[in-house]
Amino acid sequence: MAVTIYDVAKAAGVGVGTVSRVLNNSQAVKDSTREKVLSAIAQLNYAPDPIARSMITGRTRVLGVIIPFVTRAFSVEVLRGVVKAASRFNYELVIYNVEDNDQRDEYFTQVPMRRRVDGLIIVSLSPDEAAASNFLKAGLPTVLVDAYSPFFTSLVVNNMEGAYLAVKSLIAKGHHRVGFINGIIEGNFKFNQANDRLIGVHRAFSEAGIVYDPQLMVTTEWNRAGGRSAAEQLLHRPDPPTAIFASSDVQAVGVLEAARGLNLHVPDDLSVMGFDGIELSEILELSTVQQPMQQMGELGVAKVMDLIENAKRPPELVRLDSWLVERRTTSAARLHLELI
Amino acid sequence: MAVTIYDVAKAAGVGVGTVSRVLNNSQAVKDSTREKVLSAIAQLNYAPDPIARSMITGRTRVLGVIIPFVTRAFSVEVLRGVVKAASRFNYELVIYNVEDNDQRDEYFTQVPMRRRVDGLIIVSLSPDEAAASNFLKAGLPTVLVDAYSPFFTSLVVNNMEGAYLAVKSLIAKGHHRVGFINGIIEGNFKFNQANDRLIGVHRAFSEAGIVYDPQLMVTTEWNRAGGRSAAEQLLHRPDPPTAIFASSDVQAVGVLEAARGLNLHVPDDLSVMGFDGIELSEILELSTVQQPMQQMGELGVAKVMDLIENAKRPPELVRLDSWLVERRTTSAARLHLELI
DNA sequence: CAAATTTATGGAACCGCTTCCAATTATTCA
DNA sequence: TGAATAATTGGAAGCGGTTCCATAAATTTG
Repeated sequence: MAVTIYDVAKAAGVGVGTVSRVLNNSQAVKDSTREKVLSAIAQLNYAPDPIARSMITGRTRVLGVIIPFVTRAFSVEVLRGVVKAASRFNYELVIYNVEDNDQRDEYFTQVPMRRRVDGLIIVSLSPDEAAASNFLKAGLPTVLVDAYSPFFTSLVVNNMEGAYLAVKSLIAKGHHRVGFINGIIEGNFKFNQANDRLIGVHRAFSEAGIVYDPQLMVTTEWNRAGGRSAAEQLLHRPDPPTAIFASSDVQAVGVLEAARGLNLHVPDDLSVMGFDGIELSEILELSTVQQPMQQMGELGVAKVMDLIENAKRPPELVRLDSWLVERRTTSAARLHLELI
Repeated sequence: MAVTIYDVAKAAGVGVGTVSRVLNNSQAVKDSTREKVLSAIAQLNYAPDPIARSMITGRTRVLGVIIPFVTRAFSVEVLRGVVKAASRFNYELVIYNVEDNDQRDEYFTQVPMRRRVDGLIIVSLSPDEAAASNFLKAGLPTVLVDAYSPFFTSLVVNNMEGAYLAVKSLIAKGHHRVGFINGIIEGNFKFNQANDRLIGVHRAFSEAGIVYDPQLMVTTEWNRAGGRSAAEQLLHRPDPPTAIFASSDVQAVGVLEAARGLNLHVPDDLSVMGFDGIELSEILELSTVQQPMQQMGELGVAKVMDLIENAKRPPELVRLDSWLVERRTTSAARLHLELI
């Protein structure tokens, strides 16, 4: 039915080997022959079948992305970077969307067993040792973005530093009781975003000589509802915080909603700081810790492409900077003004 | 290197045909034999190579999505639905992100020539007749979402009705000068979102017996900056509108920004209505015309799967309803109050 | 119990390409 | 000009499965 390399060979009056050679512009093919083949290809409107090609070369020119796409705004931004970069490399992209742990585990065991993709980018998820060894054994080039594993090149944002900067600025504004809404830790306990941010929070306080009240931290879902309920919990305490630092912008939006519900004015009654720097934060003029999300995606692709070209490269830990973007949801603490 | 069906056959002491049979649980295989094969598979941790499978079956179990993903919030929502549904059908998903017309045309000509995907979903883009015939000739099951072509099953929202409802409600609130920010028409001129919405706007006005001032319509990019500059243009007129209806929520956010810049209070000085109903509209409490975006994505997958199963089905035009969601950015017109 | 069926099974052929080797043709060199 | 060398080229083998056909094993049946 479809036109194959044999049809082209026949039409051009050459052997299939020759056609293949011009297709891959490999070795020397006499110019006159090349012309004949090229015109036969044009005539027949032939395109080589990528499946048959992969069959023999072992390459698919496809990159996989395992990502909690549906559930996180952050993922979308990273994916934007990945998508852009992949097309620059002329690679196709297949998405493995993770909605729950079962799905994650399924992908972690299945993907490396099939040779569907030449390389893999895993976003915001850390394979445990067993899963890691699957990828390693399969020799599948893998890069982690917003996640860490000693077995793979990992691109992480400096979460500790980001949280530190955020809280430090809040303290500088006179906020001595800062609520911290942390995200639920999934997977790898040794190295994760939530832990690191907590450490940053503590560092800022201890540096300021303030003992941090552990009651001021609430761990919750990474979403709006989580942020909202955590904020409500925090704000209903007898001694509520004057500022709340949330682990994601989306949670911070929940905080904003909670504040509105309690008739608290932001930032006069309550300062709110987010984390991520998704587009929404700009629109809402939310102060936040900005992560270079698209860049992380693009760099992830670049790293995995490099791994594909150069099979053996030791895993590498790349730390990207995050930075503070102060907008309209943070201001000096009331208390502070009163003291002056 | 990797374990093949031959290894399994040898280990189980059977022929490859038999292994293939149990893999595809086709025909009858004696239970005892099946057991042997299954245990050999488990032993060797064998998984059939999907590439080799596709080679012979012609099926890839992959769906393609051609979508302006990076550039539109709307696309992300549709994609969410697509991603969910695809995984329900146990299909992989490859994304062809379209950033400009060249890229679109490249995908339109290239994708059907390769048999990488079993089916295709095209979002917010209408292939012209030449492109359509490529898909048709290749026999590639194709479904359009938020786009229309007589050659393919198309899922569209009732844009005319949505715009009509929106403007009608604005008129009912006493807004007789309603600015309309339209999106740039790309591709198919006979049937497109922008045109339909304009018709809806006109219908609402003529029904109210008001002659619509064509100066009140501005066509611009589908993004925030476009909405903002269009709104500024509209609001700087000698007789500015008291309400603005934008063709996308993102544009509406631009309108909100413009209003803020001009110190206009929304909704007291200016009512703003968007279109789409992306999550952002809920957060900003933006009144909007809600489209069932995820549902469109899911239905798109269902339709294309159906096409894959049943090769010959005539193209079908499915119209989904959109509905008005009134939130805080729309209210009665000042003028109206004064008249009372 | 042998013949006729029915059920299981082995394995060659093939999917459309790349690759490698041997054969052919063109070039260079003495 | 003929041998040696280099540049081209044809085409078989093989990638890892599925499928189909022929054969073998198990069941039925008279």
